[in-house]
Amino acid sequence: MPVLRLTNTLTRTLEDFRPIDQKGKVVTFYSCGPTVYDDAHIGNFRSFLNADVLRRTLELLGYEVRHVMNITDVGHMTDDEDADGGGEDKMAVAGRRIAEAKKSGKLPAGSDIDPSNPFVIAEFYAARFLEDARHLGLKVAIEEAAKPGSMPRPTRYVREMIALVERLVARGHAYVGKDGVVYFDVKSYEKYGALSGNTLDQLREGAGERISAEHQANKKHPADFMLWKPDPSHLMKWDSPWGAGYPGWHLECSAMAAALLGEEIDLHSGGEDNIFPHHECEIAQSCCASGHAFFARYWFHTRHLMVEGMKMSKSKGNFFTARDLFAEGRTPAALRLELIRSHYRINSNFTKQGLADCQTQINRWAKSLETLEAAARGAEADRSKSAGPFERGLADFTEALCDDLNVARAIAAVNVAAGVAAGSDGAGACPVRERAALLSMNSVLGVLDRNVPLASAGDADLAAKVEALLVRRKAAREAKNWPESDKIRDELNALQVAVKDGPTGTTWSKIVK
RNA sequence: GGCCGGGUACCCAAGUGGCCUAAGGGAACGGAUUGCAAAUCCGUGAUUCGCGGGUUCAAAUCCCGCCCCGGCCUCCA
Repeated sequence: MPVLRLTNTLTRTLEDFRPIDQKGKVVTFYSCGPTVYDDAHIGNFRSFLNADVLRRTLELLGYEVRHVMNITDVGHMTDDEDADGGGEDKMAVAGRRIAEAKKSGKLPAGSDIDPSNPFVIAEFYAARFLEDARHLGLKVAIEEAAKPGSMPRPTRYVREMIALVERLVARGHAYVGKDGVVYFDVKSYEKYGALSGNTLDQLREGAGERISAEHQANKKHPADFMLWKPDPSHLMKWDSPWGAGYPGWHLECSAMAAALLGEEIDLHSGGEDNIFPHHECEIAQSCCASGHAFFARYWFHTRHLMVEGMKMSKSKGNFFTARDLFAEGRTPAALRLELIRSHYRINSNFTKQGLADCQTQINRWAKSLETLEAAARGAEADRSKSAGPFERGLADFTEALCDDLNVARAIAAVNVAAGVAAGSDGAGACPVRERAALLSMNSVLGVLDRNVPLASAGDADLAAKVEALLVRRKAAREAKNWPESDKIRDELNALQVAVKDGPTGTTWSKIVK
């Protein structure tokens, strides 16, 4: 089995991946998932899908991956001026947005949700997230249907979080500030800053300027972060030894990872913005509570996604959710490939053009698979034949992924194999083995099984209209009435429908711009 | 200001000292196919790697300087 080499944020070096498991079989993997106060956008999904590619690569290599991804249903704060726990709760903001949508009739049919109940809002967006994630082939979300524990909600782990805070207080790593808030004492953990490269001195002078002076006065050190905030007026609150309130936002991952995977895990992933403070704080909490030297052995961070060469933002009009693109008729496969095809440690540039490129590519692979399926039907694997293009390509494919998840090179291996297979050199290989090799490649890329646009409202109407026009066009063509046939084709094009005349008849598809 | 990642053809994107006169895909162009198209298939495509120096027998790859883009420095994937 080839060894996977990964860049570990913790050491900033390329390392051989070796799991903690003595037998070298089981891998424990925790991924930071979405906060469900709105629909996830494609930047969120790049991070989640890269984690998925890592998980699938581990599985290709024969590991058994225990993967957990949280769905954060605690709102936390929105106010930049008071990021230590003040400001308005994001769930409250989402509630207002939903109330607006309700009033203006923009809420999807059949959804009748109470905008004043944060738990209901969170479940509403969580369900939408799971739907998008499953379309995109996020394995942990697909698995969640049978194993609900794999995508835990922090609101169901408040007891564990409180226990963690109690342990930190007991061990002298946390204290109650003058304001009654429980803070983590960063000076009590000498390795604080190891992940992000920050030092406590630099943080003291930090240019973030988001923390008010009076707030700082309650803490021993400016970098001390909140573990529990008593606040009986808060939208989401729970009883605790420090009064009714809510947990600090770093706490949930430490508590749930320990509860579901163990106090020391192999892998932890997230977007690059999570490195500091989120993951830095998780490490401090987890290690101080457990006494272990490590929380996660390897830290995997995906860089941010740009859109059409710019930072994605709502005001620039280049902000997309997965649902936006599905509604345009884009296939989940194309979106998935566009989001995973460039290296996870560089900013990738999402473009509509790129999405179309990916679609073309996937269609060619689908054709290869179709050809192999036809040839393999009813056949047995023939060991006497030498390896065909896909079997040979699988070695390159795997090696590319082992090289710090070089997906671009892995994709090239599929293309090269598909090209050889289509030519005369591909003849003579065993189709059963070839098909198996291509499916192994797809077990990581995850595109061939989701290469169809999602059905949308109005599809049935359109289909009926198109079929009627095609019947007329067929008659015109049989009569060699080319002007009439072309006129009907123009009408179809006007309906955003492309016509394909093949040897076995005419097919059509929606045009995606 | 501190720390970190990046700039390769029209676009996306591999390559980190000789196998690079730079992988793979898309667009474009030429051909096959087609009533004409679309789709598909075949072919063509950077003597050059942000800019300027340097090291070396040899540099896209190493060193120095500069320009540009992006991230973090208590919302964020």
